[in-house]
Amino acid sequence: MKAFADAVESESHQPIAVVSERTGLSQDVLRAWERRYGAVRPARDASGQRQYTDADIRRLGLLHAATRAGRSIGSVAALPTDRIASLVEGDLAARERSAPPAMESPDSSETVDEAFAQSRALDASALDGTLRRAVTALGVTAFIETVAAPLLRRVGDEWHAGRLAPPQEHLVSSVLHDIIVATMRAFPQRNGAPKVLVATPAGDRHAIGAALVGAASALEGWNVLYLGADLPAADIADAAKTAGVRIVALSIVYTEDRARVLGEVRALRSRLPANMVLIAGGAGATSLATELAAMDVRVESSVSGLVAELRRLRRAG
Amino acid sequence: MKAFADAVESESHQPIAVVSERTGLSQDVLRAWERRYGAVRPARDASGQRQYTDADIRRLGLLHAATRAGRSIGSVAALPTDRIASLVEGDLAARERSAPPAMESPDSSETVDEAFAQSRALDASALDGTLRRAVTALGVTAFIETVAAPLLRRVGDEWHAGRLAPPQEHLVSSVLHDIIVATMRAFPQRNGAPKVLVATPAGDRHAIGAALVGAASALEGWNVLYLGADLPAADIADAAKTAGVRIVALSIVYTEDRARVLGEVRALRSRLPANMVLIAGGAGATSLATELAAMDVRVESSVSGLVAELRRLRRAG
DNA sequence: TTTCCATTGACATAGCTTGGACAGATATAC
DNA sequence: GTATATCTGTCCAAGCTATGTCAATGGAAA
Repeated sequence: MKAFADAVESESHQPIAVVSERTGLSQDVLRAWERRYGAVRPARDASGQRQYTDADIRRLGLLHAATRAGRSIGSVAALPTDRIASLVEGDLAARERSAPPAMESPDSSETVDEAFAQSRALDASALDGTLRRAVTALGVTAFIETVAAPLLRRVGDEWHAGRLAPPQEHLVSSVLHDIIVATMRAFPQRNGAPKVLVATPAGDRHAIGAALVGAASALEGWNVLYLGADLPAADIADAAKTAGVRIVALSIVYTEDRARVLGEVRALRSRLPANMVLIAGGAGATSLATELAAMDVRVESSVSGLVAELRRLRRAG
Repeated sequence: MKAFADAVESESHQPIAVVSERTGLSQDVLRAWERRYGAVRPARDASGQRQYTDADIRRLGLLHAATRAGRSIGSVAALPTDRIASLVEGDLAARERSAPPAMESPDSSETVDEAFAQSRALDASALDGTLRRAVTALGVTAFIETVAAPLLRRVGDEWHAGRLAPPQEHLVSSVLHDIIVATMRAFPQRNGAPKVLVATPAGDRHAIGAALVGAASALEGWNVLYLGADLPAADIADAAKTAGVRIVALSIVYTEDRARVLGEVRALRSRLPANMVLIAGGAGATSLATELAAMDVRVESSVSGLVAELRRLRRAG
């Protein structure tokens, strides 16, 4: 059964738009590489459109990586795929060797250590000070990636391992949440900017994901209507319509009760105008990806993916 | 109750309006897909109206997701539903793989362009918003290096070239100064941290350099006593002694009247305790480097050099 | 009547393909 | 060093198909 599925899958052909999306190469480049260097030879369908195989896509991805590493396409396009793979591997290894220092600003890991110690000691005001200083010093993006996310992960790990009590976990969430929300609100609202509503559906009380999304959106230049966690679909829909937002972004972390979450999202979707975009993100959204996609909800697994989607939507007008 | 609802739900046949609502596909598209590709074959009621099952709806939703991902409806409409589901799943997963390195912070050069245009138009509040957003997004360090410095340089150049009037130049300095000072003050003071006094000597009204130094010091973990520009030596000395600072940092930009500046610094040095460190930075300080060094004043040409010196002093205890 | 829906045919445009051209970067020759 | 040639990503025009949308007409039910 599995073998059969694989065989079918390996014969599946992807249109050029999908290949472009997956490889990050423009359609022009895909055609130019084929025409000039015969980089790949996709089959054609009845009307002459290219049908790329998964092997083609992999090969193109490798070629892309090789060119990013500084090689000219002309010099690698004709090589067999496994040769390209080993070249790319070598390039990556070389970069590892030359780049490793510098990158991690020593401040971040120290900050995480410090914040963690303060959480353990339940020293709320010190924790607050540490994190506020970090967000001002690093900026939102770097703060989220190098401080907030690692800290949350660490707290989560320690909590699961039973080395951290609920009060500590709760303190971190709450302080972090307040800081991120404050940061988000510090962004001046722009008059012309489109609006996005950010919330967490009823049944999910993890507000931090929503706050992160809100901050990232504000960073992208959107006017953010942040409603927090655990909100019934009807309320979200009303708020969205009243405020006239263009997008509703949901953060879904909690999925123990999948049916309930799906029900809430479906209810929300049906109450929103069809042209209003609904995006879901977070660990929970990922595990429900197919179901959500089938009800016209866009799914983004990471904050950065969501930001990219926002940028796309904004550009699309 | 729940079971009953489910039973009704699963046997229920939805009219086209509901399906359109749930899938986000227009009624025209629903009919066209059925007519042209046989995407679904809904049963009909007595009067010929379509009766979609939940399976139909799910299938249509998946088809919609597939087309959003760049596939043509013609190429997927005939596939069995689970094949479509796996295609969609693959598309979602692929997007994820290509996204992670994203979350680029907004391009700094764009921000500089925008800020420059707003300065030219003397739009103070817009300029303020742009810069505040940038400082929150990038963090102090990156803001200074990639936005504040380039903007000041550009304004200076244009001003020298006669393409910018004094009001514009003044607006930029003033807005930038206020933002940097506000950022500096936003740093929570630490109890144990050593203090540094930051000011500009009498005769030099360029406060921005001092503000930058103050912000950089706060970032380094110092408690900053920021006094601003154009301060007589006696006042600085009094403040330094009253507050018990360990270091006095001067920003010197203006050097047309070299003798006066040197006199001020000499007066300050003589009023300060010998063990209190006096550091001077800025373009003016560099051009007076020899004289300043001769009177036991340390000279740092750049903000980063000054930061390094602060770190050294702090470590030295 | 009004509203929702079905059918049919037509239409506009979005997306793909081919072939060609162009400009900036890079390499090579002088 | 300069000048010339090549490489390579991007863009354009024209033709074609696939596809979303619209208009007109008519039936059935509230």
